[in-house]
Amino acid sequence: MQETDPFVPRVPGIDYGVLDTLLGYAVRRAQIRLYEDFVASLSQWGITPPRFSAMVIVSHNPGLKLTQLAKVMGIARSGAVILVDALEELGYMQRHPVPEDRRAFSLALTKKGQADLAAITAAVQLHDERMAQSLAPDEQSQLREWLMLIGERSA
Amino acid sequence: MQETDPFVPRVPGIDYGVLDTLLGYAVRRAQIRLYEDFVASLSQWGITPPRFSAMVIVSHNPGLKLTQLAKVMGIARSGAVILVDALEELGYMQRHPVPEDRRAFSLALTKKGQADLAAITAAVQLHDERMAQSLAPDEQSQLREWLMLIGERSA
DNA sequence: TATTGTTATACTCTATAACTATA
DNA sequence: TATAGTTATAGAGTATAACAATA
Repeated sequence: MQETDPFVPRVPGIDYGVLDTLLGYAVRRAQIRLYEDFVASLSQWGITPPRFSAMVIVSHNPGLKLTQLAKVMGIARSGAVILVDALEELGYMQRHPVPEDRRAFSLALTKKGQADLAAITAAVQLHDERMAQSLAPDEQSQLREWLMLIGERSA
Repeated sequence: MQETDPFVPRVPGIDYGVLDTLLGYAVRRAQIRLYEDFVASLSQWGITPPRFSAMVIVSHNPGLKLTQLAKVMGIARSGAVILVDALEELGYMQRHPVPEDRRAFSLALTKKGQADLAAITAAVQLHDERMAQSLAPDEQSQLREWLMLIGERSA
């Protein structure tokens, strides 16, 4: 028997109380679905959302160093080490010495990383469009815009 | 030195590439901010989002059993055990024997759990409103509605 | 046989703190 | 002193699998 069935967002007969009125709960539920579908859609490449973000950011910002990647992604340096380790093991990313600073490494995608990122990005876009397809295109933009506002709010 | 500064959603000079066009990335960023602020706002009670959800669901659905809670929350039974253990340790929840089924326990909030849930809910609502306050009330409802649609999409 | 709760174990993602080598 | 990367360790939160008690 499969222990964990797909998430049922509303179980009949259950009263969700205040949860139904909270923005945070709606975002959390959407995120669970999006994460599930992302991982399933990308399983053949071993790519998770943070790994995808790291690949895209490194590919668009050549020479980025590990500490900068951590800052951009909002994670600790130790987390960035683990993330880069995983992407190196997958053959997608490499550390290169920086001549001007022998403590530092600049990050870059490998050839394989560059090639696969194209296919991976296409798969991510397909997944993302599939998840958003119950909304009209202008609604999708509005939704993204509002979410950015929330995400950028300072505390 | 504090290792992890608050998340900076857009670091100047960084190209985020395709990430800026993805609904999934916008949801993820909003979720990070919401989670950070939730935990900070609720720290005095030791309450995290899943713990809050469990308390609300149990309080509105008296007699709920552990397996049902797991189903409603979309987690494995083993996860529900850990969640209920934590809420029992905090003095908020209790397992009660079910006479008709000696394998099962029905879950209920303690007196302290019921009392604190009122204050906790008020704090959660304050937090939620603070996070949403850059949007007009009708925009907030529209946002919640669209997110529910995403969250309820089957794969 | 099937289900309920539990335990054992492991994986991902995150954190803090201390270390090393450089700057 | 301060910074870049690393390692060690820990804690949520999740999973799967196997178990005992009960249905």
